[in-house]
This record gives sequence, C-alpha cells and structure tokens, in this order.
Amino acid sequence: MTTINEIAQIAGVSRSTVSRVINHDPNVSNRTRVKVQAIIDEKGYQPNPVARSLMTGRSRVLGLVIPTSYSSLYTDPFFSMVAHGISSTCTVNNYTLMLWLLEPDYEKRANSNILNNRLIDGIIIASNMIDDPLVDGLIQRNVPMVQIGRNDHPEVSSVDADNVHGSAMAVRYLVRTGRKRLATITGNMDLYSGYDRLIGFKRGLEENHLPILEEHIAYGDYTEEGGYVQTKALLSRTEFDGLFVASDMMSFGAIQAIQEAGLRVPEDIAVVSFDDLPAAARHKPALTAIRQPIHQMGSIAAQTLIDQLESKDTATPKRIILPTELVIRETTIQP
Amino acid sequence: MTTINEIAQIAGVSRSTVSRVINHDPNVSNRTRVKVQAIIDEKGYQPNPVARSLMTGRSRVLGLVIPTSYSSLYTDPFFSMVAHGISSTCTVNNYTLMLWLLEPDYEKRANSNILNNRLIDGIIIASNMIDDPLVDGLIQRNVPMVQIGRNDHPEVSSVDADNVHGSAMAVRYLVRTGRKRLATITGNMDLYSGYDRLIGFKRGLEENHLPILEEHIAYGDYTEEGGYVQTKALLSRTEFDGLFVASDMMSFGAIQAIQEAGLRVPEDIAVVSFDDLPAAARHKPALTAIRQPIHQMGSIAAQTLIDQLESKDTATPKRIILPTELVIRETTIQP
DNA sequence: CTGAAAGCGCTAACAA
DNA sequence: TTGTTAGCGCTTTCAG
Repeated sequence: MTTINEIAQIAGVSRSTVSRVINHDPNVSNRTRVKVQAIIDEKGYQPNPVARSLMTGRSRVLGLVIPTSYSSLYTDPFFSMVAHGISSTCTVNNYTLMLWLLEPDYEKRANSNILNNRLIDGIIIASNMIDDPLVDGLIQRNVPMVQIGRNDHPEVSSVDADNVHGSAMAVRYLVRTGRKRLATITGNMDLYSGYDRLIGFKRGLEENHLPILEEHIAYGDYTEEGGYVQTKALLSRTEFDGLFVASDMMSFGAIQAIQEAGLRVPEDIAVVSFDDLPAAARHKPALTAIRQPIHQMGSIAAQTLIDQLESKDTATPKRIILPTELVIRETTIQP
Repeated sequence: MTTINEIAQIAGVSRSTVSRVINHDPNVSNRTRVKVQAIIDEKGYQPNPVARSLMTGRSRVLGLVIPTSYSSLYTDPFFSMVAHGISSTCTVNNYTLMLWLLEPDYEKRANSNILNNRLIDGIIIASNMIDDPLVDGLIQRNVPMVQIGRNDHPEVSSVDADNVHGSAMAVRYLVRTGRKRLATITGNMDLYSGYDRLIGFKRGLEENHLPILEEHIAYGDYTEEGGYVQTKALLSRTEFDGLFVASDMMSFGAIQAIQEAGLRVPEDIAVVSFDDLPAAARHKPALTAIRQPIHQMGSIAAQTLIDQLESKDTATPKRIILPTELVIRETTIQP
C-alpha cells in the first residue's frame, strides 16, 4: 500500500508538503501542488484514515445505535427508514457509519462496546427510551450525540416528530368527521413517543370538550399483535366510534380486530394512526394517518451531529421538532 | 483519556509490560500481571483502538454493504434480518460493524468510499447482483470478503440459500396437491437469487414432466407492486392453477391480484412463495412458503469472515449453501 | 520475565 | 513556501 513517504520521495518533496497538498493547505506553491497531485493520482494514493485519525483525533465515523427490543426491526420499517436517512447524509458528507443493533441478550456487552469505542466522532441514538443508561454513559464520556426522539437531557440535541400536536390533530380530525366517543391504542409508555402521543390524544379530547375516559385507553407496545389484542380488549369493555392508534403497525392489527368483531372501518369505527408508513397506503382499507417525516428525521439528525462536530454550529444543543401532517385517504371497504 | 503510558508509570513498569498484560501474553509474571491489571481496572483503562489498529493493521471492524436499489429496505425485511444476524455475531466476537446503504444516486461516491476505506478488516456484501463492480474492486484490492448470495468468483466465499432446490420443492408441492398448470413470478433477473429460483422452477417442472411455457413466466422485481402487476399480466394472458412466486413480498401483491380477479386462493390458484418472512404467517391467507434462514445467513456470513480473518480457517474460500424448508400453512379464505 | 528502542502513517508546530 | 522535528498510542522485535 502506498504511503505518504513514497509519494514524497517520488515527488522529491517532504512528507509535510504532500500532507499539505492532501489537506488543501493554501501554503503550497502551485508548481509543487500540481506536481505532487499528479503523482498522488497516478499512484492512486489514499491517506490511511487510521494514521490520520490517530493524529487528529477525528475519524469521520458516526455511530448509530438502534434498539431491537421494542419495535422489531423486521416488522416495523421505522428504523430502516431512519438508518437510510442517516446513511445518505453520511455519504454526502464523507462520513462512514458504524452500526449497533442492540439486542437484549447482549445488552451489557454491546453497551460497553459502544461506550469504549474510540473510533467514532459522535453518535446517534435512535431509541427514545426514557432513562436509557447508554445515554447517561455517553453524556458522562462527553461523546457528541444526537438523539432521535425527545429526551430529558438539556445537553443532548434531539430530532423528534411533533408527537403531541400530531396526535391532537388526529383527534381533531375524528371529531370533525362526527366521532364523539374516541378511544386510543397507545405505544410503549417507557418510550417518549408513546407517552407524548397519549398526551396529544388527551389534549385533543380536552380541546374538544370530550371526556378522558380511562377505559378508552388501551396500552399497546407498537406491534401489530399488540394492536390486535388491545383493540379486542377495548371492544369487549367499551363502545367507541373513533380510534387513534399510536402507530401504523398497531393499526393493522387494530383494524383486523375491528373487522373480526363484525364492524366496518371507517363506517362503524374510524381509525387514524401515527406514522404513515409506505405500507399504510397499500393497506386495505388504506390508512388515514398522521405522517411523520421519518427519513428526514434521520438525515437531519446526522446533519446536526456533523455540524456540531465540525462546529459550523454553536455548541448549544438543538431540539428540533419536525411537523407532522394529516394524510386522509379514501377508504374502501374490504370485498 | 488514560493511555498505556500512564498505566505503566503508575504501575512502575514499562509500556511493553502493560501491553503484554492487555494482550494476555503468557510472558508476564503473575505478580506483575495482577498488579498491572488492578490499575487497569481501577482507572477503567481501555486501549485506544485507533493506535492499536495503526500498529497491528487490524481494526476488528467489519463492513456491510446493502443495496437499496433492488429490494427496498422499507418494505422487504430481508436486509434487516441479515443485518441483525451479522450484528449479533459481531457483538459476540467483539467486532464492530460499519454499514453502507448503497443508493443509486450516490453509488460512485459510496463505492469509492468503501473501496478506499482502510478501516475495515473485511467486508460482507449483501447484494447478490450479477457482475457487481464493487465486488471486482474489492477482489482487486484483496479485501477479505464474504458475499450473501451466490457469486461467480471462485476466490470469494459466499453464503446462500438453496434457491434452486427450494424452488423445485415448491413446484413439487404444488404438483402433489394436484396442480398441473403452474406459473411463476420471478425475481430480478440480474440477481443470482432471481435467476436461480427460476432455474429451480423449471427444474421442478421437468422433474414432473410438465411443459415449460414461456407465457407462464412473468418477470418480477421482488416488490409487492411488481407481484401485483405481473400476476395481472399472467391472468390476462393464460390460465393456471398453481403459482410459484420468488418472494413473499411479491406474493402479497400476487394474491391481491388473484382475488381482485374474482378467484380464490388456494382453491382456484394455489400460491407458494420464497422467503417465509415473519409477515407471511400473519398474512390473510397465511402463506405457504419456502423458508430460507435469513437471519442465519447473516450470522454465518459474519462468522465465516471472522474465522477467515483470524485464520482459524484455511484461506480457501467457502461456498456455504443453507437448506430451505417447505412451510405449509392452513390457508383460510378472506371473509 | 522485563525494558529499551523502533516504528505503524500521518499531522502540526517550528524553523528556515 | 518548504523541510525538520516531534509525536499521536500502541505493538513488537531484540537484548538483557
């Protein structure tokens, strides 16, 4: 493998000069720059990032931590979409991405791997778990960090969808279409998103002077199965004509439960869910949903972190909240 | 950040000795080992992987390349499952994972990023594209590599599902249940998996002395949409009572097309598809499918690469073919 | 069993 | 504008 030394030797200049050319230092005469660059190109020389990193203390590597415990990676494309947004931004900015998929089985091991990894310049945490111990560890070690989803640490930047307003918007829509008895299937209560979407649901009810009834709240877990089970439970204990579901995946299960009970969506029970995944449009009936810009959340998180690392930006943490959008689809009845 | 020097100083030994303790060199007396280790533990010292890597030439980082062009990451969980399997194996073996999600837009950029990345010890390519230029580049640079899916390079190890036999098995099952006019929706023809599954389909027909009719072959692209469109095309140009679909995702679209044509699955047309994703069981009707061990393919690929890097293994490339399995599910008719 | 010395490939003062 | 020097934090001969 070619090194900077060989290039220097061939060019008849010192290592430093070659280094300057590589790093676009203006203090190089045009003559030597051209000469050196020609040899670099000819040899296809690429500086060794490891050596460079050892010297500069920076690696142009970003970490990404994704939990597999809550929302399973396989069934819910949320994390794939986030990862994709992050990956694009990394590529464009000449960063690479280091990925950790946390599994409950190996959690301690993975956490210590992450914490002691000195390769990365910064890290994106895609879990919005409340009281995540990993986050505390990273704060303590002063690792530059951006979290996808709200968090309680004032020193950590975050990118989040507007869960509260989005959920309230769902309620408003249901009320507008004439529904008065609204129920909800929540997400996990130890995730900020789950918590905030419930808050938004309640706020929507208040806005419309509707009662908040505990029996109208079923606590789900962001899985299709959970949506199914909790909707069955709701149907058996109460009556309602509008349902707000905290995620599309749960909504698929919820609609199935409603239909199995011999009720029609949306005639008997109108359903609005959070996410608006690509699959929401293809679903029968097509979902009416609160769209959150998942892909964008990824790319903005990455860009925020990169800006922070390159301090194009003040060091004050940012809390970015992206707007959500109500997507109404013509819902046809299943044949 | 603590360095090896500080530990050495505190322990009153040389850097070399501390290094030996860290690396479990037997040539250290028990007395010093214990003394040094105590200080390491107390200080929570972790060797800097960058410096170590510069010296040893190894980083304990594996690369993973996933194409987003063909099978979209969002809709088909195939790649999530593979990534998960790889990630687990990395964690267990104290490796970390560097991820590239290739996008057509940034392909040249990403490819050169990957090729010139000297951080990784080896790489796993999860695209089984025929004639992938990235693979050629990596071979040329002698980067240790394992490919998920078959390839044509004798020097590259691969882990693949038994696409040919699996597909033939699907045909055999359809014939066994009394179907005689079999059609297929293929995957992409520039992917080995798409190609091999078509071969298997044809072989199955031959085995059963059934004719191979060109009008019974519809060329799909591994997307749900493609499955839908191609099945419509099949239905409009020919008659068949059994359908082999090269992936579950396409199968979802295919079944929809069949039902929209007023036909029943499986009474009028029996469907068998390849993959057996988690969603296949939940689908209505539940899919009968050829299961390939996707998660395992990931972990085996990673383990193969790691073994090769640590040369627990001869350097001869391996071609691992994992068996597939027919999963028959009771198919209920849609209400 | 241990330490001294060299060096991995690069960048960054400091001189010249 | 350029070269010299030092050193990032570690491993690895080679003596002792």
